[in-house]
Amino acid sequence: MEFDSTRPIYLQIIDVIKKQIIRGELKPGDKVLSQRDFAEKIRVNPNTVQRAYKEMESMSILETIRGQGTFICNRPEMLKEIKAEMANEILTTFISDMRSLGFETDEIRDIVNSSLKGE
Amino acid sequence: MEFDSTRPIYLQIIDVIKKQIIRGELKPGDKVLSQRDFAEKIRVNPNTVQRAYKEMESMSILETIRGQGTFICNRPEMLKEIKAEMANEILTTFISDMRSLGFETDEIRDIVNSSLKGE
Amino acid sequence: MEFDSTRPIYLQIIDVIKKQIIRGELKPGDKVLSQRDFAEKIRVNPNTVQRAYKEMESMSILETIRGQGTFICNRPEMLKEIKAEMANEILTTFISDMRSLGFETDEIRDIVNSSLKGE
Amino acid sequence: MEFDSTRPIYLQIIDVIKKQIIRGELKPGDKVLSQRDFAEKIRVNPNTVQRAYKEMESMSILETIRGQGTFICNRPEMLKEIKAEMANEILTTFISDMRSLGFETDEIRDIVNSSLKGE
DNA sequence: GTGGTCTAGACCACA
DNA sequence: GTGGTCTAGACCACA
Repeated sequence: MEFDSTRPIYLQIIDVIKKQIIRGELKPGDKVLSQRDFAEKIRVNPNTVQRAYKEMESMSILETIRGQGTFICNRPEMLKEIKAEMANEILTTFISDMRSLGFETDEIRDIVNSSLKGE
Repeated sequence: MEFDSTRPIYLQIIDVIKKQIIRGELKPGDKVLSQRDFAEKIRVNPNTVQRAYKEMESMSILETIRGQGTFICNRPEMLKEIKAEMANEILTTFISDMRSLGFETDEIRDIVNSSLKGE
Repeated sequence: MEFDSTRPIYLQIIDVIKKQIIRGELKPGDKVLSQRDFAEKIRVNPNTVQRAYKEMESMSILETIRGQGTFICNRPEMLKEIKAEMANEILTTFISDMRSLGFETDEIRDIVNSSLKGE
Repeated sequence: MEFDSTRPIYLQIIDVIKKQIIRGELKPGDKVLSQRDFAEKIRVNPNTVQRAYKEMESMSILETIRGQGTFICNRPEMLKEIKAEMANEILTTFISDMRSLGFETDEIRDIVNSSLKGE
């Protein structure tokens, strides 16, 4: 796996897993790779994977059973929450990028609306 | 300078210069650093800078006068063009990111509009 | 500082700081030692201190300002919350210790009440 | 076996044996491990075991018969005594911990009573 | 100087 | 085999 050097790896790992959940490649209850195996697969230190897993535990996306492994939480609202969260991040980035080019709120709205009209 | 390892550096250099033009840090007619000096400053290979400069020449953003150096073009519409171009890139990224999360055109529009409403 | 080898050091660091807050030795707004300085003082690795600090950030006990340091949060309810938390831990330990000796709920209550009567 | 580095090991050994008696894992009249064997099993110096055994002899919990070994005393009140002793230790620790948090006698009583009410 | 991220790797607890 | 804790130490970002 290739990482963007401008963002912490553990945050990128979180995004990867979130996306897999959204796409249904990982389902509630599924076991994820062990810290060691995942670390080996993506060529990072196990501590970095652990950090990502811990962070996701605190978001109630993953849950860990000691000695057994780490699993996708089984909460019905989870998928919706993750989508909303990620959408919000993407939106925030978009708006701040546009503003940094000097666009005002109305202009941003118009650009988006006219761009989506034809589709 | 820090580069995102997932995109070619010359494209990132182009973006940096475009942004400086938009922000007025570089004005039409200004001389830019020589390829050699710029390369040294941002610690990249001079060939990489050359590629970025060439690309921008073909976009009529830079022009090189032999024996004198490289300058920001003095075209009245340039700034507007650059803004539109960059806005388009940002918008395209935004829409494709949202679609990859499973959002439909209507949903994207609604999310943007409601997010910009309060501001 | 001396640590009890049966509990993770970072948890013991958390307890130490909580107690200092309860005793008023650390007041809301106070700067705590830097990760490095504290680590050196108590002879542990800076990462271990960082872990304790992070954990306390997530409890809203500490807050970190990058490049400046780490500070005790300035929340009016904080002291009360910490006391309640620690009291609860102590109480839980007490009750489970008593139960492991074979005491029933009523017996525990009686023992406590009669012990506190004379004081 | 794991020891808490903040308390003398011989006291911790005493606690372990007392608990085994309370739980019925060791019965009056049972032979306990020889000092040498016990020391080897829990990886401590034989002198440490000796000190624990001596202490328990003086409490009439163990008795040593020369040439035969060391045995759990066969006194009917022993189990009760041990439970009372240990309960007292636990209680004392609890009350002093609560006081060090700033709780008054009445508060401690209330906290315990209300905590045990629901159970 | 301060915190943030990451690696390499040791050793432990739980099952 | 799995996660949990910890050390030693590198290098970076922010101020």
